[in-house]
Amino acid sequence: MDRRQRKTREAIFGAFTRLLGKRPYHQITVQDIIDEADIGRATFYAHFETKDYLLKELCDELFGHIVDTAMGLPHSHFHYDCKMASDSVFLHLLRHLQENDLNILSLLSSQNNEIFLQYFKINLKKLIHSQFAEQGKLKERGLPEDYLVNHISSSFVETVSWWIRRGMKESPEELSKYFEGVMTTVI
Amino acid sequence: MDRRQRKTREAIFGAFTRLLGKRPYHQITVQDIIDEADIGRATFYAHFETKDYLLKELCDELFGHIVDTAMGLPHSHFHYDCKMASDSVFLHLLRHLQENDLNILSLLSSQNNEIFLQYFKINLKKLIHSQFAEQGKLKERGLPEDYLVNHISSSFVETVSWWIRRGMKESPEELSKYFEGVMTTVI
DNA sequence: ATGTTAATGAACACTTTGTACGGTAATAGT
DNA sequence: ACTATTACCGTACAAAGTGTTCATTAACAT
Repeated sequence: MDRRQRKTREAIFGAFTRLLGKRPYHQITVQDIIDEADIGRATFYAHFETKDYLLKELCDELFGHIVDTAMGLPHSHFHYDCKMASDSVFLHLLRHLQENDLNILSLLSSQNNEIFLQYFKINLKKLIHSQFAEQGKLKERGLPEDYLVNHISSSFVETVSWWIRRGMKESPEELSKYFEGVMTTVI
Repeated sequence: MDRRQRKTREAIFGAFTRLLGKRPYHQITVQDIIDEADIGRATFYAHFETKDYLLKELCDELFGHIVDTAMGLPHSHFHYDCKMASDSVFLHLLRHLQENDLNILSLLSSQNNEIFLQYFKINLKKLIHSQFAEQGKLKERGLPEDYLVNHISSSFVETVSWWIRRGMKESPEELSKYFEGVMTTVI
């Protein structure tokens, strides 16, 4: 890929991310991004059709990555003593967020968290499905499988959102316990 | 209140609601609303400062009402045989949605559901808090109270969202069972 | 060295926004 | 019924943003 293209693309992503930290998405104009990235008007439109596509591509990069790192993990199992056999996917994700993905964390803590939590959830569903669906566990209660996958995914995302909203006081381990606390009957 | 004011206010709400059914919120312009409501430009701004305030006032009316009808209900109790003592608040809300609030349902099924689910959740939290907080139940597991209130509220809203997304095939009673199925350890 | 591709900057018509104004008609209070 | 008030209308306005075009310049790959 052409170095020039790569550079402007990164300039746009950078400018966009910086602006997202300052004010809500819907009141960021293409003009703002152009000014902040210091590029020509036509250049922006050569890279992204609209502001929304820019957002989508940014999220695909960010969340695609974090979910991929968890995709290969051994599946979590629920034991009758209420402990996970090994560190759960969830704990893994939380640790990864806190240690590696400060970029994502800042977006999730911004005024635009709702947007990014949505993207997070979408990617999480795939992960949850691959982790739990094949185990018979999910069907035991006579509940539709995709209802449960949806419930687990959104509950986790909500947990992370709650955690960030309150200032991330808890350690990943503590927070993971909270989540298990409300999930044990399901998983 | 002046009849003229009331009429234009309703005209604006009506136009806005109709437009929300057609396309996403963020690509509805004030101009669109003015045209659809067939009112003067200045008139709109005499009533609402911005499009966002219009949205807020609409949601306050809609969700304030539905939550109020549930506010006075007797509190739900969880029994050891996994049944609610009486019809739960949740079942009540679902019935009310299906029977009386078709207006809300159409907004929740629109492309803009995320926005309205947010407002729904905010109002629901107050309700959940008043229903369950005073019972000692919520603190038993060593989990923060507002974490649980948040978890219950968002899970219910997610349940409704899932229900609508899939075409509302289940009856309020069935759906309520689903919800109880993932909630029983918490409530 | 050369042909290709990207970025530039300026210009374009167009839409939206929020505010202002005098004129007109419905309304509420007495 | 009369009057003062208030809301709406229509039009106009400057300001800002949008998406596209085009000729020019510079960086790139081979």
